[in-house]
Amino acid sequence: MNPRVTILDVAARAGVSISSVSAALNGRPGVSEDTRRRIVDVAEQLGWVPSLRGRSLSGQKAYAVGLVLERSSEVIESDPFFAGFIAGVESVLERQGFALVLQVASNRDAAVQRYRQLALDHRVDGVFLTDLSQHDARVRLVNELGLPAVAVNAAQRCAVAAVRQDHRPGLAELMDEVIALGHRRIAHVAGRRGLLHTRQRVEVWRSALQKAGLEPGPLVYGDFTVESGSRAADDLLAAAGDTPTAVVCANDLMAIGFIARVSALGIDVPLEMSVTGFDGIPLGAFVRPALTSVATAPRLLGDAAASMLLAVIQGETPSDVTVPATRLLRRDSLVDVPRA
Amino acid sequence: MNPRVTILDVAARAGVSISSVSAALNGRPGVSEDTRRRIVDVAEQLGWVPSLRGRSLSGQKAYAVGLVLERSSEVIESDPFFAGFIAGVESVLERQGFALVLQVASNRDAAVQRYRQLALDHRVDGVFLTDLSQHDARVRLVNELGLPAVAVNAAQRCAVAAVRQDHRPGLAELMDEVIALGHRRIAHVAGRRGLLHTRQRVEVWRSALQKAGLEPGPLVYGDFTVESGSRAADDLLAAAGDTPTAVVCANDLMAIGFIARVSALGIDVPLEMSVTGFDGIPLGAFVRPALTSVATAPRLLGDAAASMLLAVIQGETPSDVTVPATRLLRRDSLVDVPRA
DNA sequence: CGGATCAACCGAAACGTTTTGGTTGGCGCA
DNA sequence: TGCGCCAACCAAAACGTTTCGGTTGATCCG
Repeated sequence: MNPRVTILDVAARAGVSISSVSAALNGRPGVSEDTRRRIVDVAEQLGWVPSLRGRSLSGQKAYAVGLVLERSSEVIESDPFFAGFIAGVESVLERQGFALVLQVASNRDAAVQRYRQLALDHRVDGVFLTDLSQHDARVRLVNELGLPAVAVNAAQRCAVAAVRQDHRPGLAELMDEVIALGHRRIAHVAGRRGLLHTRQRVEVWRSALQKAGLEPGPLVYGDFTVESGSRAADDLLAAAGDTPTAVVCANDLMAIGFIARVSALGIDVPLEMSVTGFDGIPLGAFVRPALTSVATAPRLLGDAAASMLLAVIQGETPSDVTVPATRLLRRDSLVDVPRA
Repeated sequence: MNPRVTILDVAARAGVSISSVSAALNGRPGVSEDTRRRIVDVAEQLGWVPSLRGRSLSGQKAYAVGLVLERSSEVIESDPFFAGFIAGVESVLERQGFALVLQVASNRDAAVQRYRQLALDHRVDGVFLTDLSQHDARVRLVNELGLPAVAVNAAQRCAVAAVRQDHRPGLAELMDEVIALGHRRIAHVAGRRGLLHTRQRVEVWRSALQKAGLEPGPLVYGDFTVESGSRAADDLLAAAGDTPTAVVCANDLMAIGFIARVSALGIDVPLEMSVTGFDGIPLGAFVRPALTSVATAPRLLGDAAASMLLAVIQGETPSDVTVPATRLLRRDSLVDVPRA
């Protein structure tokens, strides 16, 4: 690699000062149209690209944003959300010359620590916060540090800008369908306890039942993994009272785990028990029975989140955004109530 | 945020020059033990953290490495490899104060472009190259630029340092098992054409058959997606000749798609046809029939790749590494050959 | 005692931008 | 003509490190 061509080279070659070059290439005023064109030409000819490092040091910006994946690596492996989300984020960042710094943490404390480190190093100009729980330590952290942040899918308003996909209409629609099919004992396999996310879905489930004048069915908690779905099946069947005829799971993975377990115990899905998922993972169409679920669009969410974060970084205070709603995927795992 | 505490503050407070502070904190010689301790104390007391930006500009290093995911976002969503790989990479980088810059590209050309941009910006000190194909443009790119790189799971030696997980023994073991169960017509659903990865598996499949004195069965190509597995089923059944009794797929997703399709066509898996996968994704245990597969350990691979890349960045030229072999997962989708 | 050697330390340059606070010279206007 | 104004441009500082080349003063040796 030959020695880097710097702004000085461009300035010398164009016969102007470096300040003019800087102004010209950043579209700032103070350069005549003639000179600007000449400078741009020379820069192009010399193949000059502004040094990110010089620029960062001078401008106090990192030109990067951070995302900490807080998942056990096993959950990440099958989680359909992040890949799409990241793809969306990336497509926006790229256009602005920003990069995405990704970190992985296995638990909440570790994640907070990673965010702190990112901020401390000034490695990023802003961060995404996912899986917000109540009184989240990260919200305080970013506020203390004045670090631009965007909350992704936080269920309720919090002290940072937020972008969300409203899962409630989708789940409500699903619940209506389940009820319309004649089910009366409808259980819920919820996500990790304490996540706003989780609470919200529980509420939709409960209020749909209430609206229909039904008793709230059994409620068990999992943690979004396939295994926890299996465990939930055991918990549910062990619980006192009548076995539910329909089970609404908070995500597809748990639904798959649930179905595997009850099938192994000799219960036929969907003939004896309907089971639904949530997320609409591609695989859902290929398990048997094909999973009735609700499609989400993580990519759109990533798109919106990135645009918003860049806005926050530029000092704006955008209002919260809700991206287009989710869509019901009618497949085979939900049928009408079995005739007793 | 109060004005940043810099190396000058530390130097002033400790009554030394900034060069001594720098030397002291980086463990370079030229400072007495007494002074070093005093400097460290002061730094800690003042809460000084070296500025990544200053350091980057001065040291010509970015303290970051890059990874470009080259997948359609739909494939990424269900690909079990990257999450584990990234977790492994991250755990190593973190300890060294490095960060991972992640980008997403939907095709090969876009990916090359992203790598070029990363290098041009000097945004990273090195990159990972995954899914190497023959005469890969990226290999030339990194060599031209002198950009440190590590090839991940490249099937054959190439001009950059490589870390790999040898899938051959695992697949060979699986093939032996299939043959031992009495199958004689054994098909292969391969991955994307042209990937070294793909070729290698085809070869293992072919040579195992040859060793056993069997005709090579039908071979169809997919692209690692669930859908392509389904299509492969159609292709395979449409092909002339006897229907195979066992089908060895190059990954779990295609196996799942394959099973779904042939089941829909009324063929019972595994009673009428055995199907195997590769990767050992967690979900594999929860589909029906539970998928016989070969477990890989992407996390270990990430670990090794990151260590190696850091070594290359430091100017070493490490020799290639092969991480521990894969493990056969005996489950339900492979049984002995059906009695005709 | 005089010089060489060495550890400890320091000052200044270098990295490549952006930005601030000038300094020009041309022009309009009274 | 003299004044003020403005566009165009420039020099220098600032960002926060690392590193290079010196300068001390003490120690060692003949």
